[in-house]
Amino acid sequence: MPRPRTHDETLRLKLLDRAGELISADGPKALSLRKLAADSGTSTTAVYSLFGSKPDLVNALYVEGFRRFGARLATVPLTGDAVPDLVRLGIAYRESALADPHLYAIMFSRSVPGFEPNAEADDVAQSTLAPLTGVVRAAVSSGQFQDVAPELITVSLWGFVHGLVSLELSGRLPDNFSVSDGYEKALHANASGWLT
Amino acid sequence: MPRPRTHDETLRLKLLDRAGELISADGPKALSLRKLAADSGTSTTAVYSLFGSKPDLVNALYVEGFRRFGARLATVPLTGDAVPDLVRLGIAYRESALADPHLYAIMFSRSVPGFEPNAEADDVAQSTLAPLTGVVRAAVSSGQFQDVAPELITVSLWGFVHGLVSLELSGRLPDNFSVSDGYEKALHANASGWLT
DNA sequence: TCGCGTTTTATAACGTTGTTGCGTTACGCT
DNA sequence: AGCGTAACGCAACAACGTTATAAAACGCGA
Repeated sequence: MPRPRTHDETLRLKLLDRAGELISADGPKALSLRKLAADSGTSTTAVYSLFGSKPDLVNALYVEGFRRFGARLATVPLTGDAVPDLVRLGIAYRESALADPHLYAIMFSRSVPGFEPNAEADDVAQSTLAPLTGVVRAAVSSGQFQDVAPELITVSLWGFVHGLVSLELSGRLPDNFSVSDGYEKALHANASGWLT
Repeated sequence: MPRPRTHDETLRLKLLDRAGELISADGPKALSLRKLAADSGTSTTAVYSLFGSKPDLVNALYVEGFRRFGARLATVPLTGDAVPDLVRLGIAYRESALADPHLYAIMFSRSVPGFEPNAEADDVAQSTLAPLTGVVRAAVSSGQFQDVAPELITVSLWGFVHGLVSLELSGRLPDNFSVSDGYEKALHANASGWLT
């Protein structure tokens, strides 16, 4: 007997898509529920019935960002030789971040006030790094890398690429400095530091 | 002949101080000009006559953050032995960030929407890293480090510590992982990767 | 076929934000 | 003493996220 619902899965995807576009076009500040609803031909109520709140909408974007990230990292071909494999993963990581910088900002930079990723979202984030952890674990147990906790190596390498990408995206690097020029060499030096 | 001004340097410092406290207490979201003015016993106009806008006020905090950062890094005693020196600088960097995480978020994490550091602010940011660039340059020219562009090494090391600290502060690291345990070892591995 | 009940949705109201114009305030000079 | 002038507090404005309210749109029983 009720009224037929238009706040369905289709609209949910449309809103997510449009939200991503708004953010990519004019930054996270430009994402307003009123604009989003008007652009999508609905009302602000849709966001609340489909997501719960604005932070919850952003959380969905966060998850989507990590999903794309993980998909890209998973396609990197691995040879079993740790250092070049890690270099390739690092390059793919940077490419992913540069492909959608505003999404990367949501993932790592708290660019939307009031948004904190929930537990489910954090799990997705962890699983994204599976290829990296795999390579490191194998390199430690095969003796290529020093016998330290693999988590330490993983986090160090992740921190390194994230830090560089983060500095690059925030424009905080020296003006004359080109990341692409030395990135591979730096990756190599970084991974080599863990060799036996 | 005019009315005597109360929006003076004293009030400017008071506002900066209070703004830092508000942010440190409840995060960047909690910084509202009305609260800030009320807490400081003045009106919102003060912020506009002293800073220009809210982003400009945050810019002043940004500069202040880098100033404290630079002061702390400058006190690190250097021995001339590159790797241990860089480890010490890295430890001081993390300590500075952990000492005032919300200020660090302003410096690197765009936590206040609409704020972009201006040119003068970026200069301050660059000069903060002077001790780091000094050590790296000396290590390259003395032959301790590989003969690559010192900027590359500097940015790599900076990216590494920034990345780790950033991940730690955003709570994105695995729950069981303790940064303090392996941080020094990771710093060492990272710097060693550039040895000849 | 006509209304009633139920669920869903759009609209409008609320409180708060950054910002700006306006009127008052408070002094020095004539 | 009173006027000119600069500075300041207050209030209005537009926009935001959120919530309460009322209209809308269907199936079902009469």
